[in-house]
Amino acid sequence: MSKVYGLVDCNNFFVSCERVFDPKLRNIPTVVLSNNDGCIVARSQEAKALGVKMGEPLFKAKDFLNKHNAEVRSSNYSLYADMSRRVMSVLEEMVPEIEIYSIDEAFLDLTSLRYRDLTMYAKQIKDSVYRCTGIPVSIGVAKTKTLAKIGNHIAKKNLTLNGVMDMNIMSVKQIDGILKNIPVEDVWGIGFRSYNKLRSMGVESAYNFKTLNESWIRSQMGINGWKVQQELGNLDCNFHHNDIRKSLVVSRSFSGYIEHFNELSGVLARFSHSAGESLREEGVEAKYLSVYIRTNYYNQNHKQYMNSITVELEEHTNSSSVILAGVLQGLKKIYKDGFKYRKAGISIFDIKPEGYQLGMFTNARKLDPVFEVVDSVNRKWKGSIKLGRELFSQNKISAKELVSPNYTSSWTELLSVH
DNA sequence: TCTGGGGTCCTAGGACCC
DNA sequence: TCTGGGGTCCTAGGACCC
Repeated sequence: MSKVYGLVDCNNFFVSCERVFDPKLRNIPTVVLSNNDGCIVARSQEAKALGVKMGEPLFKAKDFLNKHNAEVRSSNYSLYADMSRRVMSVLEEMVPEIEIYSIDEAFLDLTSLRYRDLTMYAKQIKDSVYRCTGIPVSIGVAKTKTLAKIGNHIAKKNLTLNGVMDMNIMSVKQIDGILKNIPVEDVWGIGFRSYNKLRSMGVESAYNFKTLNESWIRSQMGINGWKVQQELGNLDCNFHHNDIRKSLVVSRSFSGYIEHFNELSGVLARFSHSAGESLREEGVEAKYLSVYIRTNYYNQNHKQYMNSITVELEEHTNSSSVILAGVLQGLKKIYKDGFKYRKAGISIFDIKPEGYQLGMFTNARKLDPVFEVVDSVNRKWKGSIKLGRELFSQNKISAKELVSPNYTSSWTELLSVH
């Protein structure tokens, strides 16, 4: 039996979160910045209309934004994560199964509700999310995820649709009519490289792509290109399905340069602590990690160096200090004096549920009482307990000047009403 | 040393996504 | 001067084996 998917996507999510708590941003062009206030990563509709580009560095856009009286905010990820949880829990209440795809997107499995008027029901879902969280969303409904994404795209652009586009009730002919008006580069899964190839062959619309020779696609764009084509033809490949997490990355650019081992190790200690925290929160542990460091590749005058290394830990763990020990072991091997380091990161993989590999001589789940305490204290008073080495980091990460308060996740920053 | 096909495993890098 | 961070999956090619 064929499935029916809904794709819920929050409109301009980070900006919408800021607007929930600061209504004066409504109707004003607003952008949200990346870490270190480097790039623009979210734009309100008004900012998009002005031509502000995704990923544009702030220093290039600053004058333009000032001229148009745009509002600028640093990113506040704990606020966005919290708002995301609220949106997802509303969805969970209204649909038997949801698959969270990213911080601002989720697939709904609407198969068991297919005898209802799904256009109507999707509108109810949209309204409930807005009523309960203040976040506007759009919903695309279709028999494949790729088409649901296209439906979502149309629902966002065409205001007369009231935020919902239902392609499940359409015939193949009607769908083809729509695909003829979708530029091929707007199709989910067709990126920059493929687009260049396709354009040079005269493929311009999603419909052109759908009718392209299958074996050419298979050889030039691999299995995923083929799946995109199938899904445009209403054949479900359950594409973009992700179940449990396979890796975890913590990385940052610095607000200045780091030129000494100790300071770099301090930054990596902060990353190790944060990675351990995430693993413990999710009840998982990992056995491998890799460390990487790099200089600033935008600055041609600096000597360039980058390197990374993978380290195997003795056993699966989620202890921040064991992770840090592994990270330092790796860092010692790749660190070189005489460079201006700009960015570093760690990634953790081979992730398994906690206690998955109980040693032959252990008969209970390993608990690290130290980190249980550390976590519970830090949940209340954010960042108050650190690993010793974190003190070497000298605040070279996360320089945020324009950040909004943690309205929902910190008792001291609750919204006050006068 | 050459001849030759066939298989697995691993890794780096490519491509794409939000 | 100032240029994000966090993910997944696939593929080609090398190393090694029979």
